[in-house]
Amino acid sequence: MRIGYPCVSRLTGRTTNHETILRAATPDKLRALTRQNLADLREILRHNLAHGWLLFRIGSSVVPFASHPVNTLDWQAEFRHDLDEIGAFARQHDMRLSFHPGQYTVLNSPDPQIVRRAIEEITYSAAFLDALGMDTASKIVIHLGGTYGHKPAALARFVEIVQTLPHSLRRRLVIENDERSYTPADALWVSERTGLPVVFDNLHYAANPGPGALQDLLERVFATWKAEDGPPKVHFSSQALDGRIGNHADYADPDEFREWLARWTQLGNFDLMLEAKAKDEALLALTAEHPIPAY
DNA sequence: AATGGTCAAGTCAGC
DNA sequence: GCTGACTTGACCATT
Repeated sequence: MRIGYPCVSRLTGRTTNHETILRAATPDKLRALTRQNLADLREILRHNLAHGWLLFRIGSSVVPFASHPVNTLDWQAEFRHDLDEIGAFARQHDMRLSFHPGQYTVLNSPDPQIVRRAIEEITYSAAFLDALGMDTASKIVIHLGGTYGHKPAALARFVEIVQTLPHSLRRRLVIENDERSYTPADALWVSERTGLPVVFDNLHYAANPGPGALQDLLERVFATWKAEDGPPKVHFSSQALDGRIGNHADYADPDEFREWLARWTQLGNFDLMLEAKAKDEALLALTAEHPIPAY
């Protein structure tokens, strides 16, 4: 079992999300930010290795505005040396990397321009993982998008669009249940028709469980991961007690963690992304106080 | 240096 | 139809 956290290391003060705003985005600024992000990514991976954390989500801004016309850099060529080095390091230590584009990346929108921009964002994310030389266990996690008042049609549209994507993108994509629209059962429905693996998120499940018995859903979710996809991935987080439903707590609740860990471990090997606001501080607290058997 | 406002993009609820 | 929430940090402008 590999374990990790997203984008920002609080312990080292490093982040892969240095960015700028559009009107300040010059080639020089974009170049400098990319350089900084890659330097931080390199150091974060070293720091992670020292802790035995082999899973990491790269921030979508690692190359700021990469999928926007304002960014005209040939970043793959310009940073080839850094990308090679980071990729070699990650592969040498059997790390698994990922991207998780945000709420604006919507593949099933009825608006073709929105779909086009979503595909561009996914294309860039895949190109970055390709540039690192990562195999297809390194994934791009997306949600299923909007419902537009009619979920069946919106889900069908998602399937249709995925089927038009080139293999180079499809092989990287995985889908995740969300906290208000699409349940694990919906994601499984899409998976059956597209072959995309499903990431199970416990907090989203709590907010939006949908139909199906948990045990059966988990078995079916884990079965969506084929050999070339790597072990199943899950997202774990606890509810922020002072926040709205679905907000991530600063730290993981250890009892809840043990409960889910037992459930998942029963089903076989898997990798776990801890989505806590305290990032690697939360991971350190969790693993220090509650040693994980298979970890 | 500190502080408060702003930020590519989409969807949805509430008015 | 329009506005703000969502979530989040990091940057940017102003002081």
